[in-house]
Amino acid sequence: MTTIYDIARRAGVSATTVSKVLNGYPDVSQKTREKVQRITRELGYQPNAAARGLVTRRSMSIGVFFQDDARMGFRHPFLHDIVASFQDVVGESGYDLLFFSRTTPPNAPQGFEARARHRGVDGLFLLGIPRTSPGLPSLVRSRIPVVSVDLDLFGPRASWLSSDNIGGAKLAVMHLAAMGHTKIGFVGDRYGTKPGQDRALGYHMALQELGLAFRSEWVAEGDFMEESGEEAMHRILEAREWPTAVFFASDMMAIGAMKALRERGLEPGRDISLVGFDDVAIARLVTPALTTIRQNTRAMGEEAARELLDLMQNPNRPPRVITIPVELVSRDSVARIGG
Amino acid sequence: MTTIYDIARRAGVSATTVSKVLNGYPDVSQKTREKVQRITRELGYQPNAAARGLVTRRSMSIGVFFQDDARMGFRHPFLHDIVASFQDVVGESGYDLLFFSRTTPPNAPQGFEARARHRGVDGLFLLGIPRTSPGLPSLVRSRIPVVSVDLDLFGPRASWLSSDNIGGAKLAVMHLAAMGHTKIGFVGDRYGTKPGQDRALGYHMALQELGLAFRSEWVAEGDFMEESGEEAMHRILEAREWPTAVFFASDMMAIGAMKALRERGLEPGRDISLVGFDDVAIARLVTPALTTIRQNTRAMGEEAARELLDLMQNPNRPPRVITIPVELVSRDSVARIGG
DNA sequence: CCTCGAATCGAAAGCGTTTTCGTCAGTGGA
DNA sequence: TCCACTGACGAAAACGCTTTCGATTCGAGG
Repeated sequence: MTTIYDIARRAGVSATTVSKVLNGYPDVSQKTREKVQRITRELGYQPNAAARGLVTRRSMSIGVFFQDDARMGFRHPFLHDIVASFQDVVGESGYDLLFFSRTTPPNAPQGFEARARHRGVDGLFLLGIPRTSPGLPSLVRSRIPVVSVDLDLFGPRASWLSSDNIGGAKLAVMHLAAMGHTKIGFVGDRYGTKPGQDRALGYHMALQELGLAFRSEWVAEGDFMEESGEEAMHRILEAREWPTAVFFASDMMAIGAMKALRERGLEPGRDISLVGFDDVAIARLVTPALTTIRQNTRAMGEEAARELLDLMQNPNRPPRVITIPVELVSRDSVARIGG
Repeated sequence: MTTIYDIARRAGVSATTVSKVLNGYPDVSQKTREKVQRITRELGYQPNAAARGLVTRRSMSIGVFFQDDARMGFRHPFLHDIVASFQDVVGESGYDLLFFSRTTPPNAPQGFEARARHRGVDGLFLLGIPRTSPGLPSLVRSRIPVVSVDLDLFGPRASWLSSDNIGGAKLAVMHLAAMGHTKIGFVGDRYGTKPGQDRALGYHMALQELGLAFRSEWVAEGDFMEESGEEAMHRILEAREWPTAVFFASDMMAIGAMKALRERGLEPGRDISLVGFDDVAIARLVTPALTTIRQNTRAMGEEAARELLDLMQNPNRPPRVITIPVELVSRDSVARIGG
């Protein structure tokens, strides 16, 4: 490995001067600057990030805790899209992403904070982390800048971000109402995630605003995945009177529900209308193509990145909670009924 | 931040001794060992990875170059699954994953090798990287241990791994033949990826072994994505005589082809049989459920991880090329015909 | 000719570890 | 009593870089 000393020797200057050239300090003459740059290039020199990090106390890397257990299922690609656009933004500022492994050796540091400190990451990005994770309280109390998605974090340097879940849920219900539906069911989330709660809240608010009846037989809970949507639909169909439409807190549950309907000889999108949430890639490929609330994953990743960069740069900037707008994507799974 | 000197002072020993305790050296008495360990715990000490990396010349991190351009489309989750199981294995050995950003600031190091050196990663994992990437030749010539998937790499410390694409393609064709098909088309890959080439090869070999006719009107090319499958199918349907079955180099192209068939009033899986490749999550959800060749993503990730760990540990171990078995998943998109 | 400021450079300390090698006390054997 | 050896520990160098601050030179202004 070539070091700045190698360059210094070849250029007939001190290592200090080389370092100054490499870091754009002004107190270097044009001539030596160019000479050092030339030699740097010739030698294919790469600065050693560890050495630099040791003295600057910055690693130019952002730690990512990404949990995509089975439970997440098809949210999988959803979170990956967010990370991708997040990375595109922070990459432009020179950051790479350090993904912490879920598995660790027995003696290794444990917990968000300890692992972040160990690696010396400059900031943290959290996705798919359950609200009940044990390491969370101590993390948010620390001075490490952190941004999370779909996880409500409260600490001096912890911002969080999610889609407008309440607004999205209202949008879904409003759309159904506009299509003539008055009996509208809901399949929510059994784990008490923040988005799940908000979507349930939006559902209730919309019903209230519209003056529509709330019937507990028409609501059920799942885990965001296909099978649970199927079960939930079956449960709702046990009610004496059926809803004419059901809003699901995730696309995959809506898709599972389609299967349940067909098993009962019902045609999804005609006999019972369905609206999902997320707009996963398959939503437009299933039959009938699923009407859903699209989350803007690109905007989420980019906003999260900008927020974290800002948090890292200004030690005293207070954290924020960021909401990303959603939009209704109308396809074939909602029938117009009545008048 | 607490350092080993803080611990040393509190324990009344030298930093050397603390370091020895932390690294399990034998020449420390039981008494001082326990004392140091206790204080380490009390102070919530975390070793500084940069400082340690500086002297040990190891970072305990593995660099990942992951390219998932639009072209990859639905292979997306496929590659992510591989990374996930890869990470689970290397995580147990204490490694975290450093994902290099696609975007970089203008003055930053460029190319696989330079960026790997800069970060001091202990090894490299490559996914979704095109064979024509400019940095590849210099990378494989370097002494950096690297493992890639679906990319044929040749260098002193470069192993690569892929599914048994040839065998899988043969499997698909054999299955069709067993179901009575003799007129079998193929939709391959236009970009000359290694897997695409191998699947084409397997297709040809199987035809030959079975003594079936090869008709160039029955083969077309796409880019692994849905739309291209649709177009390819249309092109094949322009032949005067139609094949009774088509084998696609990816599930998504097969799914696109379903749309093409329906546009012509044909029923996929009955009028024309389809076999895909990959077994992406949607394959079982489309109608008709897609018969396909399943790639074992878990095995791919785990094998890749073991190979890389081994390569990193033994500087003189020659590289390998690893093939992961595939399996046929028979669903509803292949009709039995003839006798 | 003297002084002063600007421009340019380098010495040295420091970042937090690991690791080599030496020191020293104690122990057992001759 | 002496010697060799073992066990326990620490001094110091090294890893590759950044940054402060002082030194030196040079030209301009007085």
